[in-house]
Amino acid sequence: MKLNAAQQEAVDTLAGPLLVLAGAGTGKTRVVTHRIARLIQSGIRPNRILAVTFTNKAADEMLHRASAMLKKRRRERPEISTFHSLCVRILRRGISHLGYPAQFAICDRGDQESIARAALREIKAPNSALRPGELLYRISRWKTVCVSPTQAAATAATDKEHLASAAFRRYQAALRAAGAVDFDDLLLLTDELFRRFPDVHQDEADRFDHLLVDEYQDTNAVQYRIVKALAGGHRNLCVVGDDDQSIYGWRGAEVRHILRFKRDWPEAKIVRLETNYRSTREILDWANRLIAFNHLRHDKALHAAARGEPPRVLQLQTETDEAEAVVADIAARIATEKRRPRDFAILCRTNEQPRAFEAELRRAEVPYVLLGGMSFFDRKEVRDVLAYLKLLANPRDEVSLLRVVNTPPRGLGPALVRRLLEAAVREGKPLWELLPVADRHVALTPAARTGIGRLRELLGSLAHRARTEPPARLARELIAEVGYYDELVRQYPNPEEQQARWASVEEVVNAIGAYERRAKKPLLAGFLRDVALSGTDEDRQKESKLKRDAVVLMTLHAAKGLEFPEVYMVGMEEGLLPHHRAAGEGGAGIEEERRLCYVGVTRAQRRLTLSLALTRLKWGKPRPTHPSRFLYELAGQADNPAYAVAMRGGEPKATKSRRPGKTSRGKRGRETG
DNA sequence: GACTCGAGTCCCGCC
DNA sequence: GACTCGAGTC
Repeated sequence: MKLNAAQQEAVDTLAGPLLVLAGAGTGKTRVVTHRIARLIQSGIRPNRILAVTFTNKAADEMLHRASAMLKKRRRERPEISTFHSLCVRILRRGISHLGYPAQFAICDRGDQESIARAALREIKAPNSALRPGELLYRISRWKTVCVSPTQAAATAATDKEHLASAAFRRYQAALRAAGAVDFDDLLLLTDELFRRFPDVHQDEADRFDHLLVDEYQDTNAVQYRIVKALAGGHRNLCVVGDDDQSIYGWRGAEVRHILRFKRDWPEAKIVRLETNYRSTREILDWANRLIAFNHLRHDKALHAAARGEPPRVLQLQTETDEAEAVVADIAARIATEKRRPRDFAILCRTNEQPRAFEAELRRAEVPYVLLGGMSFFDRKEVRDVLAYLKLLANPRDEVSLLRVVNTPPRGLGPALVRRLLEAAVREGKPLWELLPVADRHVALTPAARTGIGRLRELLGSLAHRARTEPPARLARELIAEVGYYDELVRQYPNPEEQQARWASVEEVVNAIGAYERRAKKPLLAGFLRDVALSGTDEDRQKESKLKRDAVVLMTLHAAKGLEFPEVYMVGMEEGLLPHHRAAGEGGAGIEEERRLCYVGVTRAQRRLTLSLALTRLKWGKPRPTHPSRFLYELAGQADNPAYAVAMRGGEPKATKSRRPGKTSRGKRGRETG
């Protein structure tokens, strides 16, 4: 298929700043890949092109498509990576300027939580005053706008902010002490490196002549600065995005970067892609109507060619009924309309919603894949094993040490560990260095003394080998020496659970094996960094399992960038979409939820079904729900009195009449247009 | 120090 | 309903 005029223009504008405003389904990916190919055809060397995306999924996809277009085998390739991998590459060379070890570790979400918890304990914050999750959220917000702990403390107004800023200081100190960085630091430190060391900056900026940024509406303040720093010289910057699909405000993304592109790059050309090749006109009508309720946006509307049937709304009694109805619907279509399971996606707002659908899909024997959610790396046993491995790579990693120091039990209970930690703080030494002389600081029981001795001996000898030997064998030895299998048996009486958990442990070893086969010089540290950034091959294969013939179950956030012939958006209720937490953030929060809804609707190619349950289990009890305000906006029923009720979050509860499409209360619900 | 039990809370989305 | 936390017991 030929490119349309707007797409062609975006592909052909090779020099200077370019903003491609690409609505949903307008062929953005095609434009990006054609553009990369065109640059190379025009004589630009591939390795002078840098393309940055936000997710591994997007990077993999772009790389795949670009190499398919460049049929001739070439030695050189464009660099296509996520912001985070790009920063890791830059930091690996320059981070020592900032006082971090060149072999810095990257903390994942679990590590962050442990550090946050420890920081809160250190400042003796009452437990209820500030939870680790909220602290991390605040820290991340500060970091994305480059606020230091000192600045945070200076501007803190409420008690909570004071607590949080104090904990932020500890948190950052703990990271630094362990020679580790979190995800926000990757970006922040790169920015700092560029600012403080102009030669490092220049060196990096000189590597490329063309920079392409995908999903530009999702850039946060730091990413924005990195982009500017990299493209400021050659000014060949192409950014692609859609302000209506900005759904990452909660992690610092600022729509205004895309809205103000022309101000930053005055000579910029703007190309709008508004012809939608994905969805039917009926689906787009709903999408356009919905998004028009937002104020902060480039005014635009998508045009479609194809005709289809109007979207449907299914209303069920409970969330179990909802799952049953949706799965029955899918199963029927597969059976009678010759659809493939892979044609269907079920999109949810939260990670908890898929449970009911999983159970139902299994029962109906419909193949499915669950994307996102509880990752392999969130499992306790996986975290334990990884903590041991991290400790091998970096004995200063206190988070990991604390995690495994008494797993399996070695007579080092919480009280003893606390005293050891206090001693370490007094001495200004990492805990690891204190262990050999622990006796001098605290009274150890004989069991604790042997425990410490064995742990040190084991880790000490393996850590030495970890610097030169391939890691899979080391990991196997470590797990055996620690007696982790026995520990699983001890902890979980149920043999099935033991086996399941042991399988996860073996999975970690397999992942290391896969890494060994892939890496040029496989070392433990390299494996750990890979894992922190992008998960294992298993994880990535799960992405490619999108191609497997299975119904896809995932969150709306995870669905961005994908498309499916048939989409089911479930849980269309006030409190869920829009989420009740968003309502507290004022108008901007609701507008982001509306964009999220828009993203969901525009994933559908041929058929869209929205569903809701009249009651939903919350905190163990079924509670009445109210239809999402977005249903009324989508269906053009904003004059419905029930809409005003929805806008107030469903109050008063007594108003149970007039739901969109006025359905009967039949268990199977009823289709409406 | 390890385990059990009851009270209290309610972590949205992710690289 | 699921989970964490703290108090109480062996």
